[in-house]
Amino acid sequence: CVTYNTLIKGLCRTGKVDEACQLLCVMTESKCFPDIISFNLIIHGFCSEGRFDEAIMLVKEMAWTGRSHENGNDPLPLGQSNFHKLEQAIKISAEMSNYCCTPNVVTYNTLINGLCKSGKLERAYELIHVMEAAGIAPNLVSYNTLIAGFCKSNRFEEANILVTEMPKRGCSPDVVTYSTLMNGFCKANRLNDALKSFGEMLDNGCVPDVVTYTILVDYFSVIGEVNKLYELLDKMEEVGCIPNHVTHSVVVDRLQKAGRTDEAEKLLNRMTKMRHSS
RNA sequence: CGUUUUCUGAAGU
Repeated sequence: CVTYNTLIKGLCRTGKVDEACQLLCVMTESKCFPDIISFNLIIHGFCSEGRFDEAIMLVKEMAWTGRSHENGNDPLPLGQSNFHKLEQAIKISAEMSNYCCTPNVVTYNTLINGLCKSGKLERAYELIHVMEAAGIAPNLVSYNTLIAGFCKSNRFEEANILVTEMPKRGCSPDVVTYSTLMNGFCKANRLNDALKSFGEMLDNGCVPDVVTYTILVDYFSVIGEVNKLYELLDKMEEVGCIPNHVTHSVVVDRLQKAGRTDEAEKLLNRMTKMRHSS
């Protein structure tokens, strides 16, 4: 089954979701039944091709099949989607693998992420309520995904509302949450707000990581504050945070665009020293 | 350049 799922992942990643769907049927035929991971991969595939209606339809069918199996209801009537074969695969795997193909939190998070990435924030947000109604509690990833979506659209008010609401739902903001906000603010040229988020991150006991620092490195590279860059690198060294290939790439790209390749070179030397002394 | 079967944050693409 792992082998099949690896194949499905490969097909989805290369834009061959339809072939991946066929593989589900092959699986059922060979008595190796698709599991929740198989379906989540397919949903991810649909989303990355922008085929949200099909992704959502698939989730609905999964949910329905799971429920109908528990309650003895009739299956969803056929003929209202292109999924006849898929439906068969779903039903069989629902019967054979202990309902493990009913949508789980990852399923919904995958959908939310797909919708956010294409700017359909309202639909993504609705899914929070949909999943709750289905008895599945949104988790940290659900909230972080939505917050990233709102930040990308410069809708910081709504992002902040989520940040204050999520603890009430049992999800404390983590380093990803705060880094997401910081990135949004930095890209919108709002350094003060970014630093405020940074402070909140520390206050709440989160430890900044290489992504967090790279976001700041990016900002100061764009505005060409080389002194600040050295300060940041000092700080990173102090806390044992090693710049990675993205940090390097950011510095080179930004300073090169500003025509300061000499500075970029010096900074790169500084960063490679950090890698070697660790 | 992908050792890890599915979801979230940084550059490029």
